Amino acid sequence: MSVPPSPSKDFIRDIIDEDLASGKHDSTVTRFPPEPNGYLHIGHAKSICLNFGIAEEYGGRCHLRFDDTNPVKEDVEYVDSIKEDINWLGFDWGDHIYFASDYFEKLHEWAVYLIKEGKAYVDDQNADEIRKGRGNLQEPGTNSPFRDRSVEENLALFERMKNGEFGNGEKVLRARIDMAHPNLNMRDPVLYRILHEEHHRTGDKWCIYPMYDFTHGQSDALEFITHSLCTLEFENHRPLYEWFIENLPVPSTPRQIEFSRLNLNYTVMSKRKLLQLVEENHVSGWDDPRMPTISGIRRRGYPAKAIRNFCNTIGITKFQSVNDIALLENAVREVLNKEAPRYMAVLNPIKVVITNYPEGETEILESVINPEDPSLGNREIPFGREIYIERDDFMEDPPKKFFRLSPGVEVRLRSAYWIKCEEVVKDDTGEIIELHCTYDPATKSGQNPPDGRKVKATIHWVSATECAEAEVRLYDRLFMEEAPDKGEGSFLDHLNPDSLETLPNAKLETNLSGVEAGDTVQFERLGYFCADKDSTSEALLFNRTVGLRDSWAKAQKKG
RNA sequence: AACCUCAUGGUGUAACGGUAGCACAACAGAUUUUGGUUCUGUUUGUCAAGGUUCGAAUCCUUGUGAGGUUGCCA
Repeated sequence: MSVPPSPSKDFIRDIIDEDLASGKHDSTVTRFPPEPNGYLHIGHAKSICLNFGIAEEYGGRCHLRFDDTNPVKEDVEYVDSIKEDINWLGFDWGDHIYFASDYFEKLHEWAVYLIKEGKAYVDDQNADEIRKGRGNLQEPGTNSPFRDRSVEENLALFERMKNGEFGNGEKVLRARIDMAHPNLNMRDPVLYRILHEEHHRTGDKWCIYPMYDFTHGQSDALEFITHSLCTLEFENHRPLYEWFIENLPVPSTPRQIEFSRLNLNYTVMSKRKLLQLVEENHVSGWDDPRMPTISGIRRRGYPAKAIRNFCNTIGITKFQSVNDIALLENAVREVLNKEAPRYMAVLNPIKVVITNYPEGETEILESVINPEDPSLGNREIPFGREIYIERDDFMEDPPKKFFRLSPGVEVRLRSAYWIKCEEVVKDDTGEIIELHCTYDPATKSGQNPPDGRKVKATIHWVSATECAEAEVRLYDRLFMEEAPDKGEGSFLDHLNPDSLETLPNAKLETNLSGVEAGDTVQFERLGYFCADKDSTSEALLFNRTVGLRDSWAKAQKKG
């Protein structure tokens, strides 16, 4: 068992420690600031675990704040799913849920303040002209011809913008900073743009909306956020973030700190690409179990605890790393091994007739629910003359290292008896349709035979007369390339055609019919499986969460 | 030859001028009614070159490589 996955110190927590020690702050307030324009994914989970995790560790608090400054893209539908996902991950914002749109009034007031200070002006240039005036990475920008309007004129114009007297894009409010600044974000950034658009919370109250840069830091300050943690792409925005904090009468001075976003191999994370997967039907939806979305992961059966453990193991740095998906899967197995009750299921059944077992007779055998937690006790499994075993567990002509059933060979049936294969029954095409075996009554439930015989393997089975039918979906990684969005061509070129395999004919231990949607269990020797939300008692449906470690499969691959 | 940032085994992450450690992966073995779990062991690393220092992954200089930035997106 690896170290307890409590988060280790990182450079951000070091900064917080210093700020607390120096008396700069006496408590810690963080925030998670999603834009309600899409579904959360595992990358957001990293940020959520960081921000809410710090709040828990330091006895501070973490605000949930929706960064809803662009009504064209945003919708309440996303607000709800984001809240659900955060809750599912196990975090609670208490009363501290906020919306940037709640600050529109204050933000407008501060825009007027900047105008009065001579630090903002209304620009009549269109988007194209502004772009040209900004210069580029090598050359400085040039001042807008409207840069030196009087305070009165700016005030009047901005008021008219707010009153809806202009069309979209006709005018913007810009900060008056420095058109030659080496950081492009400081070259008179746009503060407000005109958008005659209904906002999901403020309705038609506003037709001018503040930009991200003019909103985020001030929202932080209004909420007395101490440490505003964001990803690396905002690094270049920090001087502007600080400029607003310095030049506006804000009630507190938050500090922006950037860290590297989560990257996972064999997957894509950008909202745009995830949307494309959904819209072009490469997956069944946002919550397709192959998607790296929180809802997809949940449907796949990954426990929230495993996600949190994973996030605590990967660390927080400024280095743009790519994490191995194996680490995530390890976290999932670690939790599920401890928590998932065990059952038997046969995915590709082949019938076995135990010829020396009395016809018409059945008996009840016991098996442990979870060997990791014996206090859970046992379950009862019916056994009889006809059973199903896994097709993969029989080979007519086995290689040397194959320990399972083959002609003349004896194996143990888990929690039942030893059986020996006596006869292989085939149809006209040569397909094996049935195995005839004999069993040894002296080997019941783990007993060893008195003559000292040994058996090399234990295989799983299900009673053929008393079992449940189910469809089982086997998921594999969605992409075959480690970095699907690198290199030429579309990331879609690297889609794994075998990422979903459907097995319609699985046979389950009857105890499984009581499992509820969302429950994750272990199918012994196969892996962890989660009852899908569409599963009903009439039509059971299971998703494979993750397979067990399989050293046999690994050995085979090596040849 | 713009500005900002980053660089430690295969992957990720520690070490805050003083023995380069941990997790995952890989490999080998032990245990095991799951080829699971658990346990033990092994392999592999400070981007390069200079400098400061008794001592450098750590500080300084230069170079190399990678990423971000030219939305009225966030």
